[in-house]
Amino acid sequence: MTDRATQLLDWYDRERRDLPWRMEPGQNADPYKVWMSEIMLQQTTVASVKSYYKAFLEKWPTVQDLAGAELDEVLHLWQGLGYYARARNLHKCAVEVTRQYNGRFPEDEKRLLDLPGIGPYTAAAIASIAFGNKATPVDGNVERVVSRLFKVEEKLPKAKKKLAELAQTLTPQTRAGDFAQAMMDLGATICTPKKAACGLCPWMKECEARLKADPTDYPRKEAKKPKPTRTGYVFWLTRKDGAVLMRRRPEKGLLGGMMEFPSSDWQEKALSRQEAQRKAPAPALWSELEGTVRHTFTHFHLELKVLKGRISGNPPTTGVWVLPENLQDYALPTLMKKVVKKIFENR
DNA sequence: CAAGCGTGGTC
DNA sequence: TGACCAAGCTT
Repeated sequence: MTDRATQLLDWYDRERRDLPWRMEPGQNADPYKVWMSEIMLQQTTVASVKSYYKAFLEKWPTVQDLAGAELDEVLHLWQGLGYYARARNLHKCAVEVTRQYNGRFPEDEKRLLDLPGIGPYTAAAIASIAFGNKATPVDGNVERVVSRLFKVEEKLPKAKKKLAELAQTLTPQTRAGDFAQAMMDLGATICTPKKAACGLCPWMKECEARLKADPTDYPRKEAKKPKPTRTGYVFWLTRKDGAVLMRRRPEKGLLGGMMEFPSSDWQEKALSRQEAQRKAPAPALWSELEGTVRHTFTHFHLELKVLKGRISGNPPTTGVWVLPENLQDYALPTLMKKVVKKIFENR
């Protein structure tokens, strides 16, 4: 075992955080729980994940339970966590593990990689954390820690391969799972993007970036493209009994499979209200609510104006009529919750 | 392989 | 207050 790995594992044994999906030392990890937490933690903070993790484990304690659920139930419980393709793949993966592997996750990275929603990081995380195999999951934390430890000048994302190779050289033959979690804990609590707590770092004395530069200047990154702003109109259409019209978004793409209120296209070139109303789900006397619903996605900003109307004539054939008090029964993305909030503010 | 894909917290 | 960032995957 390298000196560095020993230093980090010693630190981890002292400072290890107690997380819901983390087993006590010496206990066997449950691959289902490791998998569930790793999927949820993709691009998502520990603080956000905790309550979702508990809710999912309580509702579906085993992978077979999850495989038996309806996709809509899964999307519903996932609402607000974002990146909804994860929820769709989570369900698909549970079905595959149940059918192809008799409910037991495969142990090796290669077969884990074949499962939906499991990429190089997650395959290595499950292999090491759940099964104790020597594997090196490389996430944003590991990239940051390694880029500082070795003061890597090459910029991300180009540097990914080099950083992964350096991380592998650090991984010890035994306790690879603990080592992986230690690396991520270090990145999450000490070797943070801004204001790193170097004084508390087990690698303080050998960190090249600390010795020769400012660690927070690493990893180097390519400049990001600016986010455009798209705009559109969203329609809050009610009928006599107060029910509002909703529809399900297509399976693929943005907010796939989630429920929404009908809207015009969202585009960078602003639509006039006149043009937008032609895209309404039904003819109605529309009144525009004051203000704007703002939301930022990964690659664009969105500003929606809300048009409120009451059905006159024949109702649209597509869509679902939902009483506002029953909105909680449906999988609403945060954007659509903001629309609901705007409506209730204006009543 | 670059782009698409959410959301909430932080500074 | 707006940009940055978080235990990435898919196409």
